[in-house]
Amino acid sequence: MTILPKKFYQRDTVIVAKNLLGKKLVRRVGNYEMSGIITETEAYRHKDDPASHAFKKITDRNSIMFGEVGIAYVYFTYGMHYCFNVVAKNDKISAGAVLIRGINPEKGIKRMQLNRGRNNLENLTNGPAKLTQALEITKEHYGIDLTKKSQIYIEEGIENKKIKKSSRIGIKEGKKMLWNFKI
DNA sequence: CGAAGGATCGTCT
DNA sequence: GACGATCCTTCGT
Repeated sequence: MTILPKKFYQRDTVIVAKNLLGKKLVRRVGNYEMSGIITETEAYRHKDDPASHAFKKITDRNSIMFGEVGIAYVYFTYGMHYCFNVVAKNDKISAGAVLIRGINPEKGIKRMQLNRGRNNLENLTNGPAKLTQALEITKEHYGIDLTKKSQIYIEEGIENKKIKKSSRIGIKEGKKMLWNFKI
């Protein structure tokens, strides 16, 4: 399997969000490997996107969205959850990231069930905070390079089927933009 | 089934 | 000092 190169992420954030569907997210803990097919994503951009963390200005937390593409942006929310994003943008904007909202578990399901404390396959990784919990992704992974074969990376997956677009979840502004994508 | 509320803390104002 | 790119349980119909 080929790992997606930097070039993949050097495009319009919305395009990258769409193209990440069907790709395979791999998480290695020591020798143990967990993986799944990405089924839902959301694009967050910059000045044109009031729902984005990067909309107002650069801060300690969001600064990574202004940097190199293909890097993980992990943030903590609601006092108990982590969300996993990939920095992606073209030259026209200076910040952008794609939120990974759901995957279809393939390898390492047993460990994911253990991490989540439930066995129901449906509810294992079908939400942004659920998949970080299942894959043991935390703040420690803030800033790691997803184009290198390390703890977390993304590689080629399956053919894209039909993509459904809709409004992004849980935001107040920018609802008109249909930047939520799923298979 | 759906609606409501609790958990819980880093980040920005 | 307020609140969130959420999830899960509980309660009511």
